Amino acid sequence: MPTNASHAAIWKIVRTIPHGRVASYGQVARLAGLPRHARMVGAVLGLAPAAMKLPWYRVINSQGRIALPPNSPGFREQRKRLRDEGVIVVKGKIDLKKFGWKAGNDSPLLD
DNA sequence: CACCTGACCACGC
DNA sequence: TGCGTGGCCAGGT
Repeated sequence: MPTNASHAAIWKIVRTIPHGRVASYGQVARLAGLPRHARMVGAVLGLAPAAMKLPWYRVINSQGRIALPPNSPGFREQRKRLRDEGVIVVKGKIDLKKFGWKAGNDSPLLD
């Protein structure tokens, strides 16, 4: 079942995102070997069983913004979890220069 | 098989 | 900084 294989590949990459860092849907898709499948990443994260304890909240869009609707339960949870890891979130936005996973961020301070 | 949806993305203004 | 637009693609109906 190829669908499941994709899910596994995506989850595997997400598990790899370092503590205190964030990656975009498109980035995760590419690293998972699934170029142009950013949308699928979002859908797949929602399917992940809670027991898996996947750091889904470390995945945001290419503009450094939380993709969930502002003020929605999911949005607030993602924001809280990120802040608990030291990620600065202002109006649902995050500075990718500082917290983006292997992006233009020079300071590997946290990992 | 056609059509719609969406936790996306790049580009233009 | 903030929309609109077109493109993308798996899934569901």
